[in-house]
Amino acid sequence: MPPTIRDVAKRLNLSITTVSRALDGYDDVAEETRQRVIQTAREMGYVPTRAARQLRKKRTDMIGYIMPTSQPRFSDPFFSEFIAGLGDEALNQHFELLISVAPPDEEAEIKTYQNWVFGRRVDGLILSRMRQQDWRVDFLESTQFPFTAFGRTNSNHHHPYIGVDGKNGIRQLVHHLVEQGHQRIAFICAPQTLTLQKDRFEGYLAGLKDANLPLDTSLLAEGDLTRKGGYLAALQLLSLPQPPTAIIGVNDLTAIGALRAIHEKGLQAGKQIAIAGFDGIEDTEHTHPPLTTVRQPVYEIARQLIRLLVKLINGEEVEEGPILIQPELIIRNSTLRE
Amino acid sequence: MPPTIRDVAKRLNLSITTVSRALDGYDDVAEETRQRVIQTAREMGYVPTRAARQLRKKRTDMIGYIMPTSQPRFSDPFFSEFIAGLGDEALNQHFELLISVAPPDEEAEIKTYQNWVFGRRVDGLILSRMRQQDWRVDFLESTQFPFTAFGRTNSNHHHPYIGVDGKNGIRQLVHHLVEQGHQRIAFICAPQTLTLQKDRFEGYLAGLKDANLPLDTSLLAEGDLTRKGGYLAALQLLSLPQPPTAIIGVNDLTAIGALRAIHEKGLQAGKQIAIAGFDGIEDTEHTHPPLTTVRQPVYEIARQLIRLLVKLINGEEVEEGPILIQPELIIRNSTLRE
DNA sequence: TTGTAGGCGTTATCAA
DNA sequence: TTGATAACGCCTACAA
Repeated sequence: MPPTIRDVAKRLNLSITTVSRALDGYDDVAEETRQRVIQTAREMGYVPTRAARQLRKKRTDMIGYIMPTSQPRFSDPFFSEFIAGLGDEALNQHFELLISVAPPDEEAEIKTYQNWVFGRRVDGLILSRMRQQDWRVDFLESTQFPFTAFGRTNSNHHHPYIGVDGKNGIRQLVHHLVEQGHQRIAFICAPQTLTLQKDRFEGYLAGLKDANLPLDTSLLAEGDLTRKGGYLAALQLLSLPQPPTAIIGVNDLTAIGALRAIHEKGLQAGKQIAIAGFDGIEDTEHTHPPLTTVRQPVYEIARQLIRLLVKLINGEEVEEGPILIQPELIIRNSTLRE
Repeated sequence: MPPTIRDVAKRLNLSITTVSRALDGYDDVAEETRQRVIQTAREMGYVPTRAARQLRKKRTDMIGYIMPTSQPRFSDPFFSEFIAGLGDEALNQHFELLISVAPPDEEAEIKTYQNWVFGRRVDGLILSRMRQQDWRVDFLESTQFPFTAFGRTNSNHHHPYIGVDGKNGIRQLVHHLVEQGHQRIAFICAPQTLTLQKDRFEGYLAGLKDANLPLDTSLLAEGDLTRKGGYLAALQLLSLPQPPTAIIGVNDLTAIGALRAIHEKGLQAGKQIAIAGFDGIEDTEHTHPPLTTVRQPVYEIARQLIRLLVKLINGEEVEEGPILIQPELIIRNSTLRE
């Protein structure tokens, strides 16, 4: 059994009060006493029991993140970068990160959120992959639970979030493709419930409009943000009677999947057909050919989300208004004819 | 403020005892009472506070894993697969997984382990990347703290671990390379402190011996289990006066890094120089050319480690003796001349 | 079948 | 500057 604060106090012939205060750095304890306490505490290997402290202080010093997928997708570069950012900054702020996994909008997801909030598992939550109608926001606001989100919902909440201007990003991408001479530009979508889909699709529409191109709904396909989804959607697009000359994937993984379909069809990406994604994950540098993408600084955003959340948890003032970040168009060979 | 068990009891005009027992499924509570309790508990959104329960039961229902790296390396396929396995099986066993990160053998690592053990953060720990002299094992054994390990240490402990026969795996790989006509087979090592390095290197030596090949120490290079380390080590090997005709990476990432060096030198992997790794991560299927490797079932091992650990935590009997798994040699084009 | 009461290990209030 | 004591919310002998 590890020693408790009682054991330390007994050894020193002090009260547990004094030990506690000495260790927590209060200034109403004699310096000499403090040194003795710290010394023996270290010797005895005393570490305060987290559960007891949590119970008393009503704080867990933990931040929660529930991955909106059905399986742990740590190998998905988006999530791995996002979580690395969350974890790093959480540590900076003296918090730990608790991670779980739940499929979006299903019973299990609701259960997990309820358990964490009502069971006081964490002091605050990070949300991502926001849905247009997002029950998580409703729930957390109704319980007054601290959270920050990567992306926004459609409702008229004004929850704190950090957003990326996906509309503008894709719009610029379309401009670039048009400049390259493309007229038949396909778009592989994400599930329609997601805000990122709405934003980026609006950018697609706006880009077409800017170029006076009509919307051809046969050039729309639905993916699921995974490589496989992109692959299947691209296969479908490429077997059209009049296939597209350019394909936009709603994210990089989708585009990478589409790239595979392009290869399998014996087409040369870049020269014969353009392909581009969104996110700016590292993999896009190493594909054949390297992939044009719209880069958003996921790691840095994750860290900002934590910093913002910690302020909320501590009840500090937070500057009003959401933060909107402009993504950066990165042009590579996958959209260049030569 | 979320409701406590008191609130529920008050609402029902019952004692908190009865509420607690009804919710925990004891059979000494009237069925009708139980139903009423469950009903109102749900209505009120009551969830037991974890900290209180933990304090009382002296259990956290959490399992800890401290990644032995200086940064979160979720994108490293080895870790992502390992953690996915840990997380999935932990959930099955009604545990949560707490993850942190610390650089091996440094002060911060020691601190983290001590905090988790003495602060009773978790009920048990998973170790990986075992060192030959591993203070973690000494520490956990001396405190009688439950843990299971992926790999073994050199010392004469008999802690519970699951091992993979790396020696035999590499030995077979060497045989295969010799069959392909190679005489100058290089080996890119991991840090010497790691048990996996010792095992696999022994396999290398044994393989050479089987073929009556001498050990040429100029064909040994040191990596750090990363792509970059493998890349740098391979560059060095390839600029030797008498370069190797085959290179073994101590793990797949090392081999993938080496593959890049091979490409940069204008060599054809497979045809002109053989290259192979160890682990069997998915990436090896998608390299150019696909990479020969020695596959170990990381995901399944992770799950077994959790199952074993849960038994230890519950004080159940555990079959004596470590578990040794035979890896599987997977031959692909990177070691085939045609 | 239900209720009373004690304590898990801390921190915080108040008195000495 | 230090100490006694009361919670924090829950589980669990033990009593009723």
